[in-house]
Amino acid sequence: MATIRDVAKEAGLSTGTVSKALSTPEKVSAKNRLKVEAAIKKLKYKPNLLARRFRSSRANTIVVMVPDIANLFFAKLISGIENVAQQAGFNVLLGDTKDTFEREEAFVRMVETRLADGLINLRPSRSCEPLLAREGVLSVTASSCENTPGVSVRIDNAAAAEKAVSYLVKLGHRRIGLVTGLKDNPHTADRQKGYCQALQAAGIEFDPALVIEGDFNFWSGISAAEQFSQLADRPTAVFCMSDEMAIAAIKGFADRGLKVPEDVSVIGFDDMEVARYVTPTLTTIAQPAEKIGERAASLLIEQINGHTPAIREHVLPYEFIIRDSVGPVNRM
Amino acid sequence: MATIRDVAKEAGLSTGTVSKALSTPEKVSAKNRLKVEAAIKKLKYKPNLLARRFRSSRANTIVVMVPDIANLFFAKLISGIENVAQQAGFNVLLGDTKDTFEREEAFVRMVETRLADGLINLRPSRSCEPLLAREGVLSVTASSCENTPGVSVRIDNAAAAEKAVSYLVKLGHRRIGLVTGLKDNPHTADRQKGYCQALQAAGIEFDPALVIEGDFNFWSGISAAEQFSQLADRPTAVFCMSDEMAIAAIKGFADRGLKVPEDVSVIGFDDMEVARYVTPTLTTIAQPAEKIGERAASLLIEQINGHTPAIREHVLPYEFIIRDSVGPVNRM
DNA sequence: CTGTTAGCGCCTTCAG
DNA sequence: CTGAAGGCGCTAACAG
Repeated sequence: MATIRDVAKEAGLSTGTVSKALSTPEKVSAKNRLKVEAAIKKLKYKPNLLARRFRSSRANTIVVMVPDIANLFFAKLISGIENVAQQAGFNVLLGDTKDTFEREEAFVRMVETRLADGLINLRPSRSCEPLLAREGVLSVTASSCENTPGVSVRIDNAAAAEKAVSYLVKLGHRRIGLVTGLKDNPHTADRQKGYCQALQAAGIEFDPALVIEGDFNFWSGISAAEQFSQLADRPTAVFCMSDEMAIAAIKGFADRGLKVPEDVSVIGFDDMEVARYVTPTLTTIAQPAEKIGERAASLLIEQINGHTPAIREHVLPYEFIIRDSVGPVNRM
Repeated sequence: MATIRDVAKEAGLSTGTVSKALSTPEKVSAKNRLKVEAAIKKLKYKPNLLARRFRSSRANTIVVMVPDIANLFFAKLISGIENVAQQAGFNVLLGDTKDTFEREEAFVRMVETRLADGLINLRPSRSCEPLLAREGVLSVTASSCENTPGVSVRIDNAAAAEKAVSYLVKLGHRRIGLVTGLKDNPHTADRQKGYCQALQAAGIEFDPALVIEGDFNFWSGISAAEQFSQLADRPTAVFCMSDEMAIAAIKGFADRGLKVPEDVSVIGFDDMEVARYVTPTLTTIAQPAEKIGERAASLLIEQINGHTPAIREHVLPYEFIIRDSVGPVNRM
């Protein structure tokens, strides 16, 4: 591997001049610039960026900590992060934590050991809060929830949920089921709050029998639909905290002979690609995943460059997308 | 930031001894080891891994070049890569190329500039072959196709397609439609070969009218179904080269009043999560995505460690998954 | 504009 | 087992 010294020797110049020719060519005479270029080509010189980083003590890298990379929502978010990072000359190091504390810590340590300049956390969780609070670790939490400490980017989960449920109310529904995410997931709390607010605004009493705890995934949606079907006074509409559960619920209802939206309406959350593919197409809430990623990356890079963001909590607009899985109430 | 020198001073030892205490503690006297540990704790010393990498001229990093990160198949593959990389002490740098040559080159350059030790390519394409062939760039192609140069990992696409089509033949189908991927995608060729082989084995003549070019994505599946529906002698079964197109085709047929599998059978390819969610559930071919990723990572790390893999072309087993979207032929 | 020099933090000789 | 010294490749500071 040719080094800058080899190039200098070949060009008959000093390493300092070659270095300058690379970083600020305009400050080197045209003649010498050409000599350097020729030498570089001849020796196939490639600067050792590992050395450069070491010297500048800047990794030019940000770590993205993601609970599960095989999740479309996170994938889009990451895509947004990449857009901005690339632009700013940063590499993106992907950290799939698989939900283990051990791995979360390993990634935080990468920042502490200077392998990365900062970190974007894609999962607000109690467990990693102390990690992110470690001094010298710059971080941004993306897709956060209310009261996330530090700099964060999110949508207003409560308002989004309220909007969805209000829409059901407007169509005449009064028995509205809720399928939540995992109880200890912070998004669950925010969205449930919105659900309750919508009911209250409509003067509908909260009925615990209509709330079923899920885990955001397919089977819990199926199971919720089964439970709802067996209820004497079953709901005419169901709000699910994820598209995956919503799609599963539609299937679950179908298995019990209930048609969506004729017999029961269903709303999801996330607007995953699939939401457009299923029959009926799914009414849902779209999070601007890519935009959230972009904003998070900007905020992190801003911090890396020594600026403290003026606003700590960034709330981006969500979108309520009406498709075919919701209809007016239509009870016997 | 405390350096190893600060620790040495604090402990009243030399940097060399501290260094040894970190890498090979057993070669340092117990007394001094304790001194070092105390100093580290007191100063909150964290080794500068940037410096370590520079010195060892090993980035301990592999780049994964992916055409589109918002694709479940790739996500799973990456997950497999991460498993192995993490284990071996390597970081995974994600490179979403967004299908541009410019970005592909940027990632290859990372290896040349020593920011990464090697590269895993998740998309076999003519365009990047010369890039990967650059000397000094170690690479593995994952999810490759026949005749991919260099070290590669894949399933036998032709055999998988043949298996799927033979299955349709066995159920009495003789007019079997094919929805391909993009013409210049190498997987398309392999899978079409399998389709033709199956027809030939059954003595069915190849009919170009039954082959429609798609692009692996949703809309091309819809459009293919429409075209098939209008055929005077429409196919009784359709093999699609991706699940997404297959699911779309089912929807497209439904829109034309054709039921799956009663009126027409449909098979997909990939076994994406969705395949289990749609109605009817989708018969398809599963690629061992995670395993492919793991194998690719192992092969790359093997090369980084200076060993040349004995086998260059690794073909992993696929799985044919029978669900509800295929039935026996049932023609008027 | 160019050359010289020093040093980033670490590890690995090589003596002692 | 420990200490001293050198150098990885690069850039920045300073002198010419």
